[in-house]
Amino acid sequence: MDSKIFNLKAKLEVYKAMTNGANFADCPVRDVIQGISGKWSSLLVMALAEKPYRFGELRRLVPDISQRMLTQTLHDLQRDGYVHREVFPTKPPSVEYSLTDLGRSMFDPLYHLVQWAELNHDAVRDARAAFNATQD
Amino acid sequence: MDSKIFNLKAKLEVYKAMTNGANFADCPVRDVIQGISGKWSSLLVMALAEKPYRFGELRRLVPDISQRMLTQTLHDLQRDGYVHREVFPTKPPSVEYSLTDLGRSMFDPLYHLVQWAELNHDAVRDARAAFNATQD
DNA sequence: AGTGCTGGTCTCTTTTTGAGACCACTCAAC
DNA sequence: GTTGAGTGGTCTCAAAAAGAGACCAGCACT
Repeated sequence: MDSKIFNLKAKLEVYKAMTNGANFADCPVRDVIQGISGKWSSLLVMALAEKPYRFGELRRLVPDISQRMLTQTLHDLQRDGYVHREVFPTKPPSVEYSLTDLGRSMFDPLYHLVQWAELNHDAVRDARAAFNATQD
Repeated sequence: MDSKIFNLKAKLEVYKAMTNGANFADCPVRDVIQGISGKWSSLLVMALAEKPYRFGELRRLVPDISQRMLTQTLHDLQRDGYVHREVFPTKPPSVEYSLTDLGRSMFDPLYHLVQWAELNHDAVRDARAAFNATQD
């Protein structure tokens, strides 16, 4: 099967799903995308894809997240079924966060996007520099 | 080549790129990801992937975006090199927005994520319902 | 002269985020 | 026994971002 034709067909399907027939409102895809497009969500999913982490470990791993946002983002990821939260009754109780099957299945496309970002951050940096130059 | 092994290898590469050697700070990948993970960015890129649109068309296409955020998001997308802005000197001057090559190349991984969202929004909805049930 | 369409900007309010203090608990060192 | 650090958070307040809506110049049509 020709990949280009496949892509065009698939694009149309997804586009229809997004537009929900002529408008973008009330679209479940938007709902899901917005849930994972938060400032810290993708970062935490990427981290937890490597291995489960405890709360404090994540805080040290992502030093510029506030404790408040770490709590809240993990809570949201748990609510949407991406992350599993397990409390271990150790002497100081420890809490471990890990990806669920759903979270792992999302890691795959997310990883493609991250890979793209890795390949293209130079182009983006150049575009920004060029754009800023025109603004002077 | 075994796809699983390839994925694991690639994961490690990207993980190293993201962690920048043991910490997530000062990471260009984060910079790029955050630029496209805004509330409206992915939506506009998806729309413009179909065909170029004018400002007013985008506003009608995405009815719940404020004019202010539409202006600003398009401006940011243009600054980062994803979107081209062209002014046509018609009687009321019209402005057309279209994807650049960089924007089109980003559409591909973004599209995978949207496709995943389309396939899994039921699971997310169920997870939310189940989670909310435990909170009662 | 009034109305509408173009692509915006400006101001104000509400929401989201960030910074940092605080908390109860436990363990280990002093 | 008392201090200090580590556990996973919550609470409060300030700053930043986003949403709502008025406003604007220019032109066309009526």
